[in-house]
Amino acid sequence: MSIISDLSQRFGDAFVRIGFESDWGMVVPSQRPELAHYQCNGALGAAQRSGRDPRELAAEVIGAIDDDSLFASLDVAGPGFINITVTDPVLADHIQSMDDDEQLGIRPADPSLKVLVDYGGPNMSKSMHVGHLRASIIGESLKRLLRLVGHHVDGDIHLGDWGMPVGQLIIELESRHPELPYFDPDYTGPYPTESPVTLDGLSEMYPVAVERTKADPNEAERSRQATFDLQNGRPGYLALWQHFHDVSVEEQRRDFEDLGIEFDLWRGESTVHDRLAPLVDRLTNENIAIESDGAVIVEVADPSDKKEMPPLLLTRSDGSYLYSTTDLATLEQRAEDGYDLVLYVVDARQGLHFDQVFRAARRASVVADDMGLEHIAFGTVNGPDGKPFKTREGGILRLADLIEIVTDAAGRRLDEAEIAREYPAAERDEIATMVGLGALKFGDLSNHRTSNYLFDIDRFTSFEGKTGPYLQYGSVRMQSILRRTAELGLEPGPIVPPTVSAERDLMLRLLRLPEAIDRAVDVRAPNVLAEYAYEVATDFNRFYEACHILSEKDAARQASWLALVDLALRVLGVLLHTLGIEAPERM
RNA sequence: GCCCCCGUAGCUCAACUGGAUAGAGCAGCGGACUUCUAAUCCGCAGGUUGCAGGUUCGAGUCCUGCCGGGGGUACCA
Repeated sequence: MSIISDLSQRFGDAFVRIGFESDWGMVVPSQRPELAHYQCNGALGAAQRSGRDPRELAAEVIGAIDDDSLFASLDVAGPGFINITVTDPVLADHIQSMDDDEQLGIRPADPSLKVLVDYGGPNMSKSMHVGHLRASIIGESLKRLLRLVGHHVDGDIHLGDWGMPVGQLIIELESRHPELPYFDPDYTGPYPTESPVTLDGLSEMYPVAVERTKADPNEAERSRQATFDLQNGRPGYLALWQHFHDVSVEEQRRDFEDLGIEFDLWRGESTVHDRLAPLVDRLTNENIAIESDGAVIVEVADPSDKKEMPPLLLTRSDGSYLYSTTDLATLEQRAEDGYDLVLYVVDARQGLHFDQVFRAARRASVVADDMGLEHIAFGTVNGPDGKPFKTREGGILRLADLIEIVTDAAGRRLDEAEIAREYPAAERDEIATMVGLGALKFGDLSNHRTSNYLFDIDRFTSFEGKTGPYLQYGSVRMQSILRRTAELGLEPGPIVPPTVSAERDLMLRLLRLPEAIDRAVDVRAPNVLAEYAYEVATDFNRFYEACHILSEKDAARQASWLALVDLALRVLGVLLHTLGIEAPERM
């Protein structure tokens, strides 16, 4: 049991002994570390509820604690806080148990759920850019976090590959190469096996196509028609779709691989295309879906709604499907696949859409009542002008280019570091990649996911202060000590009570791991882990400066310190892995 | 118009769901490498948490109203 839950239980028991509910006993880390290790604020609330004097009540709680040998001090402070300082041996005991535990005291989820994380979601035919970074990095981290606590989790990329953009691309290609067989309705022969266009070609075509449909209603109509024809199985369009799909996925696989992001499922909107018509038919037959202005909709408004709640659109008036349709059908599949919980890691701007889809899914019994559906919204990545990030030339920064920029910067930093001069070239490249990506990922994950943040290339290419490389450097230092001491035949030993404040602070920090994980899971926010990982690294660096292990004369203390370093490395390792950041052996 | 999110140090961001004296990093100034990697550490300075009310023993956090920014608002995703 973690020290905080142990203390909470003891204080809860004390509250019960004097006639209050145990919930008041909740203990949290002290907000004033110079005064105490932990604090319990329950006396304030309990006093208010019962009309008692809070300080008096706090004193009574302290009196009701059954084993005060654990504490170096228990004081009432301020309006009625209980300040808790545990003894150094107690601290050492807890660190020892944590060290002995394979799981580092991390509490397994109960019950363990079958979870699907839907993230990434690049549209077909677009190179990935910085906008895709957030969804990918946050989603990957949440997937790993939920796995860490024992859920069964699948990551699904959910490609955007069945909507209007495909129709727009088809029309754009037709206007450029009308002679291609894909556009000839009478063509019956086999279609070419080679794609008529590369991904770069598609990437160039897409914005042009969007512009044209915006400017000209006739073009928009053509695109809609093409979308409809594709969705209704026109052979030439299907063949084209396959080409677009293949060239897109090929590059996207590479991009995600470079980022260290792995999907268990490479599904997309198109995966459920066979479900669309039956689903719409069923809902129509059940009068859940109705016709309105030629379109088929599901009303999802509720009388208690404060805001206006537009209906969910299942088909356009021409009968073609939208992403609301594929999302609903995808949910149907996910329900059949037995998922208990689905997390959608998608831009906050789609909040209304998910609200509608979730409501429609409940109304139509597409999902069971107890199946969890959550939109894990995240904010926009903005440029200095407060608008979604663009390069100086006004273009989109391709993800591959961004990775190259940060990796090169890390390589240059490596050149400056004396120690790294002798590293083999291959290792230097590997380190540069880890460091560059570490900076990129930490820079993103340390922001709360819902806030819009300013994309600053300088921030991702400077590796000092609160950055990914700071964490990696901490890990490198830990590994280095363990390596050096192992060469000298020194080994980690039992934890002895701390004597220096830097050592004690590190212990206190490490003991917070279970609560940091719990909270990150509760609020589904990796920045909680990022913040905690930074604090672990900081406390370690202070310990490192204050406690010189190699020159320590007391062998028991030295062995204890080594165990502490080893534990810190395990903790940091779990955190880095959960954040999706790799740490090199040296840097 | 209506709805949602945001406004915290010069800049970029946190703040453990209402707790004590609002914290980090960067930038600035001053220190620390003959000792385990200085991508580090220590110190100084920096604040009316957009404004005005309200609830509370206690508000950056909750409620109301303003101001400012962003987003959404059925046939885009």
